[in-house]
Amino acid sequence: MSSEPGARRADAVRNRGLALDAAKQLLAQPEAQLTVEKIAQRAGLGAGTVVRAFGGKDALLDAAVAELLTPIVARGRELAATPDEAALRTFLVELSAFQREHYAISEQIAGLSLPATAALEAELGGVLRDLLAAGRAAGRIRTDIALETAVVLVGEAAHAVARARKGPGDLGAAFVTVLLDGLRPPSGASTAA
Amino acid sequence: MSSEPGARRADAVRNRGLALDAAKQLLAQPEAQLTVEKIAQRAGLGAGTVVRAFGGKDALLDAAVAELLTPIVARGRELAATPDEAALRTFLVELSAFQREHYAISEQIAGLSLPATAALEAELGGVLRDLLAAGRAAGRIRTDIALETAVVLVGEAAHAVARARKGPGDLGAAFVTVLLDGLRPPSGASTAA
DNA sequence: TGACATCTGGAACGCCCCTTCCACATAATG
DNA sequence: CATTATGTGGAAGGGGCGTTCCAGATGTCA
Repeated sequence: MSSEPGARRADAVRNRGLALDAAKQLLAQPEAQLTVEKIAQRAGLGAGTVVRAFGGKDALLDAAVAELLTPIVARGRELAATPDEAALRTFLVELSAFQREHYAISEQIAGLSLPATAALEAELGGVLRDLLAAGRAAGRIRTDIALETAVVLVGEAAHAVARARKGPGDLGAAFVTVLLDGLRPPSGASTAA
Repeated sequence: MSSEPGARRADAVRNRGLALDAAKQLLAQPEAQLTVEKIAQRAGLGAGTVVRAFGGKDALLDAAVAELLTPIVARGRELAATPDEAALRTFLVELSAFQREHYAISEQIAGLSLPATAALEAELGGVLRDLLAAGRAAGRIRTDIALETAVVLVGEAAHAVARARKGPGDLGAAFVTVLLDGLRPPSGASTAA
């Protein structure tokens, strides 16, 4: 196409995609250890190729996690756009399902600095904030807990569901139920129990 | 004392204690990396001595975590013995405070097989089960969520508080409040939000 | 098709960390 | 105090893993 010497070769682009897909697949398997070697093996590439395509393992993880996170964040934005009564519940159900599916993510990225992932997580926080704020405005969410606190609380709860993947199968549903009931405006003595 | 050749030397016993204390201290510092070298350094011992005293790093961690867990479990048993109205709340507050204090534990023991720790965690589950069962019997805890599910839910929630140690300071209190309100028997349409 | 920049595989390298080993030190005993 | 089993420090061993390197392969374009 372009004769300029800076152009990327087609196979390099393709291999980058293969590595990304392999990493995404492994992120859905909590047992698999996420080494460069394993990713390369699954992608049918050499280890050097995988690393070079991204400039390092961290950058590869960042790209893979970001791609996994993108649809959930988009879905959240969609729900937050028209925050009807069930929007928050729907999003929490889908978010905890996603977390459970891709549990390995949080284990693997712990302690790493992944810019794209961090940006999407911030955006996810924004979605939760919008949903909670809408619920507050409609009188469906208690206001005696700071909005920011509630955002973190809900986010961590979704994570907690994923963490206990060996737990009962209805844990996710129970968590959402308890969380939403607990987030409703208290009637009478709220913190008595 | 005893002339039998199997007796342990006094300095060996003392050094074992030093290593244990050092490990426990490091478990309270989330930033510190928990290597044998660091533990030995903090204990004023050689790396070999630390490992030999326990037979391996895992066994050392097991012993250290078990010692940290013991008081909380004991406290839980005490509260569960006379489960009055505030027992569950009190225990959750103390448990989440402990988790926050010793957050590094769950990161460090992930994927390891620690017998003593596992036994204490099981016992902690038993304490939560007792407290929740007492609450159910008294009509203070909803019964439309399986007891076992609720146990895991509460346990994971306590962990979630610890995980977000960068979060708002009132996160722990908010979590306990929301959790307990959400666990109360639903009045009217419970899962409507 | 020829010429060249780019890419690839996988070996080699360096780093980290747990474990083992051993010459030396120290507690225990009579 | 002499003797001996036990313990100690820290260097060496060994495995895992990310990264780098390079000779050979391959895509690209005239």
